[in-house]
Amino acid sequence: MRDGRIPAATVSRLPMYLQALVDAAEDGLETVSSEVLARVVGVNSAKVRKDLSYLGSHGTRGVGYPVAELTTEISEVLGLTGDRPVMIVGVGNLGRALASYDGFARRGFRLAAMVDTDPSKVGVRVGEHVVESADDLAMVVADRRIGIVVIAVPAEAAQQVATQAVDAGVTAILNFAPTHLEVPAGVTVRTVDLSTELQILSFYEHLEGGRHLAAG
Amino acid sequence: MRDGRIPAATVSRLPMYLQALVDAAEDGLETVSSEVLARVVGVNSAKVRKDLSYLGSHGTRGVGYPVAELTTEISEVLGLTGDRPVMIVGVGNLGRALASYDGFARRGFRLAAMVDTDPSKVGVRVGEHVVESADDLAMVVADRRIGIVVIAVPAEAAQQVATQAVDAGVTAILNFAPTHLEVPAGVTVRTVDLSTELQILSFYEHLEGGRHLAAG
DNA sequence: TGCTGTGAAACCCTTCACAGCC
DNA sequence: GGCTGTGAAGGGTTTCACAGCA
Repeated sequence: MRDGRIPAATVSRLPMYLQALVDAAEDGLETVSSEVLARVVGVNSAKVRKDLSYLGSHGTRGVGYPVAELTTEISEVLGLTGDRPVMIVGVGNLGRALASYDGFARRGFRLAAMVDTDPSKVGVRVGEHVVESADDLAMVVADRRIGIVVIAVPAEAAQQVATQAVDAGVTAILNFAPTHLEVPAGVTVRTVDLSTELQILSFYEHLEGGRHLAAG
Repeated sequence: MRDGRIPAATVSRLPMYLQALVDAAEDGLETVSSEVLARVVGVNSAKVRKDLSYLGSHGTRGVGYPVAELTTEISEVLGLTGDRPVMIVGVGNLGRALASYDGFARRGFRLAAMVDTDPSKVGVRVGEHVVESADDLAMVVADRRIGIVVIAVPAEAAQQVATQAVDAGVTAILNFAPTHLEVPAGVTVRTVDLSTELQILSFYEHLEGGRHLAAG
C-alpha cells in the first residue's frame, strides 16, 4: 500500500502495536506474527494485517513481521523520531500529575514548558520545571518550537488557551477540559474527559447490573 | 425508537449532550434545537437528532427539545440517578490527581475507596480518604457495592488488579495503564493512555508540519 | 415557517476467506 | 505448512434530504 493516506482507525492503533513490538524486542523476539500481535493488543489478526499493510509490506509470508524494522517504521510514521517538545497549560493537580508522568519521556516526548495564568503559580518549581506565565504562551511556543499543547485548565478557560496556542502555530492539542474546542481546519484536537469516560462506563455497568439481577 | 439497543457511538456522545443541556439550563433556556446542541458539542445536527431518537421522541417539531426533560432522560439512561460508588486502585501521582478531581462528585460519582499494594501508602490520608490495602480489594468492592474501578497502577500490575476486581463482581473498568486488559464478556473496559494520545497527535502534527513546509 | 424524526444513500471500518509467497 | 496481503462481504455510523407535525 503506502499510498499516503492511513485511515484514522489505523492511526489510533499504531501506538498499541508499537508498544507490543517494544515488548517483543525485550523478550528477544526477532519476528512476530499478526496472530501474536493481535492477542497482545486485543484485536483481530486480520485487522493487524490490514493496518500494517497501510505502512507498506514488511511482513514475510510464513514467518511474520520483523520486530526491529517494524518498530522503526511505525515510529517514523508517527513522527516520533525527532525531538517533540510539549507544553502543559494549567498547573493544577492534573497538570502536575501529567508533568511527573514518565511515559512522556519514554515515548520520545519532551516536556519543554509549563505555564499557568495564576500569578501565584508562576515561578513555582514542578519537578525539573519552573512554571511560566501564560501571558508568554505565544513566545514560548515559538521559541521552543512547541508542536503539541496539553490543556489542563478549567473548562471556562480552555477555548481561550486553545485559540492562543493555535494562533501561535500549534497544530495538535490534547484537551483534558470537559468542553468542545473550536479550532480551524488543520488543527487536531483530542479530548480526554474523565467524567465522560465514567458516564459511558456507567451506562454499560448499569446494563450489566440489570442482567445480573435478571440472571440471578 | 426506544427499542432498547442504543448504538455504542451514540452512548459515547450522550455525556456531551448532557453537559450541553446542563449549560443550557444554567443559561435559562427551556428548549434547545438540535442545531444549537450540535454546535455546542461539535457535531452534525442530524447526528444529534438520530442519537436522541434512540432515547424516544422527546422533541417538538418547530420548537426543539425540552431541556429539563431531556436532562433527566439522559441521566437515567446513563444510570446516573442513583449512588455510583467508585474505587481508585493505585495512589501514585495520577491516582491522587484523580482523587482530587471534582468532576467525580459533580457528575454523580462518589469516590468510595482508594487502595494500593504499597504498604507504605496504606493508611496515608489523601483528601478525605485513607488509603486501604489492595489485599482487601474484593472485600471493599463487595461491602461498598463498587461498580466502577479506576486502575491507576503501572502496566505490569494492571491485569492482576483487573482480574481481582472482576472476580469481586466489578463490571466496568476505567484503565489508565498503557496495556490491554483481558476480561470476560459482560465486563466493559475503557483504556485511556496519555502517551497513546500524544502519539496519535504526533502523527497529525507531523502531517501538518509537512504541509506547513510545503505551503511556505 | 421551523424543527423533529427517519428512510435511504454514502462512507468507513471490520471481518472473512483465500490466493500467493516463503 | 505457515503466515501475509487483500479483494469482497458485512456491519456500523454518518450524512442527506425530506415528509410530517406544532
